[in-house]
Amino acid sequence: MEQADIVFYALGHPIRRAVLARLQTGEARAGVLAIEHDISRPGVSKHLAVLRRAGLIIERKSGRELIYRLNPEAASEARDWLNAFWENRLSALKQLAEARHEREK
Amino acid sequence: MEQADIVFYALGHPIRRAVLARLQTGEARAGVLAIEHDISRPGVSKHLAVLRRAGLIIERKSGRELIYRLNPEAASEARDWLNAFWENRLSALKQLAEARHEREK
DNA sequence: TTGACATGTAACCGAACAGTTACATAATGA
DNA sequence: TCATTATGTAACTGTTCGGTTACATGTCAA
Repeated sequence: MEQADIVFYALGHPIRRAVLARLQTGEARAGVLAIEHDISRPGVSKHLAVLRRAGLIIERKSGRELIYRLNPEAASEARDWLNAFWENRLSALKQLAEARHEREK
Repeated sequence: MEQADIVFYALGHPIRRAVLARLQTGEARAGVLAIEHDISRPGVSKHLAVLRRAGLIIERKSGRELIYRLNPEAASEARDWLNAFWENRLSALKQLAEARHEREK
């Protein structure tokens, strides 16, 4: 299982992306995230575990609370993949255009 | 169901991303894609349907063959989301750094 | 020390997924 | 016309997922 697989899988669920967007506005406790996204505490806990495994978030312990924030490297893997995909596609299109141009000479 | 949900869901499966990467090298028939990715024809057909619904690929009929290629707009939705995510996070980090700087004056 | 609180893990369940085989549809070419 | 080829759809199935409730762990505060 590649890292990109794990990251894209994590990004595949709307609630998990919503949690990531939420954490852009600042770190938050697990319980707060559960309320904000209308899901049970165990439910959000599982989503948070998925995001953590993907390296998208980091947890910090403060007393009996677990506070989550974005990983500084968050989503860079997926972003790199998509950007590479985008770039390669563009060059592929460019080659196609050139080939067509050559044909029509 | 938002479009971003559909796109990220489509990107969430390794075979579907492999098919996208494959299509960067040029368009291909469904049967060829099945062989190349070691999956049955109906199996690849379902993956292709998912990718098509997400707007990531386009099909073209040539006789009795269906030839698939990347959509010119492929993955732009997901790419935009990730880039926005990235940008927002950077500005959030910037604000954090500024606040810390302010505190330490 | 003890009760309350915050969270994660275990166990469970219905729904969705990803794969298969069998069948339907449509186009080729002999 | 008719057998063949390319593909999609239908029907089915084992597995995974996403959600819940119940329980365990660990920390605070009185």
